[in-house]
Amino acid sequence: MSAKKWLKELRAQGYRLTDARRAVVETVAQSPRALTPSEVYDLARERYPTLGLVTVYRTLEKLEELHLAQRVHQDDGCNAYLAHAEGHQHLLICEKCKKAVYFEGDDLDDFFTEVGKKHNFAVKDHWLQLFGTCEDCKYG
Amino acid sequence: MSAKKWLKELRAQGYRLTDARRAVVETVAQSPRALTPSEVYDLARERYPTLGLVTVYRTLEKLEELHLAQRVHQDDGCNAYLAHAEGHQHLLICEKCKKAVYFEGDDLDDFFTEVGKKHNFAVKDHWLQLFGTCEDCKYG
DNA sequence: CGTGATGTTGAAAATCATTTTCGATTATAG
DNA sequence: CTATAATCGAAAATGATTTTCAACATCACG
Ligand SMILES: [Mn+2]
Ligand SMILES: [Mn+2]
Ligand SMILES: [Zn+2]
Ligand SMILES: [Zn+2]
Repeated sequence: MSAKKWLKELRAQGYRLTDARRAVVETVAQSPRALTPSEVYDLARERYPTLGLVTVYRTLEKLEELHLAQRVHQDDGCNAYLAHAEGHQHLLICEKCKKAVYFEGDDLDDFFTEVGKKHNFAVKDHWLQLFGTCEDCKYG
Repeated sequence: MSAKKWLKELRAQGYRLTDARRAVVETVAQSPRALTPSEVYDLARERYPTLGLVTVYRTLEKLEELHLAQRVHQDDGCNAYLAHAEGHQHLLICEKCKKAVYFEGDDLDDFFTEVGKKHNFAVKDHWLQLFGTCEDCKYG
């Protein structure tokens, strides 16, 4: 339930708080999985029926700029947005229900640097994502 | 220079060998970096000027199905295609010139399984990509 | 080597996601 | 409360990708 924090941050950046924004922010902030603009639109309209799709795009763009949400890349698309993690974390995603969980504690930088050396690359960043099946989707 | 192998494989799957396909296949097979459909179009037209963009899309689709090429995900887009690696490998990509190199030898499955256990996930797959600067782009 | 059945082609039209434009509306500083 | 500038949603514009279709080219078979 970080919606309040997100709204406070938007306000702190000089943005106005409107019902349309609140609907989008609350929808994304409390979703257990990454949502596409169109999914956000459908869900947020349950809270605020006159919301326009354009405002969804505009709000997601701002949330991304402020690092409150991030875009998630998956085999079936790369335009779904998820609440951003604190600090350096990676994603574990259920292939069935798409539930996303962050994890930390990977200590692989030495390995990555070593791989870089072999190919004469200076490694600066990495992406790591795990895919599997969550508890709820274990069967069926 | 795996273009010949790719063409042989296309033929083996019952597809006909045309000049348009050859131009696309050769372009992607010998590129040191992932190419978007539009980039493939521009490059392949140097070999076969009447090539249509539609054929580029159709050929890339087939190369992906046959696992000869794969789509590469990057911050600036996820529709660039690269020659697929043999077996299980991961990518190391130069952020400046986009040169892509495969590496193997990561032995992280135990760690991934452990992460999964903590969150009650059965981990089945993972994505790992490294980003940095290649030798040629070290300065400037 | 023909040759015909069938796969393939590129242009144009259709579709789909995203962005831009714009006049009306609304949040908020003062 | 009021004035002003930000924000809104509808509609139009854009850009990427897919579909349609009639002409064409490949290649199995004779
Ligand atoms: Mn990490
Ligand atoms: Mn691996
Ligand atoms: Zn699940
Ligand atoms: Zn480089």
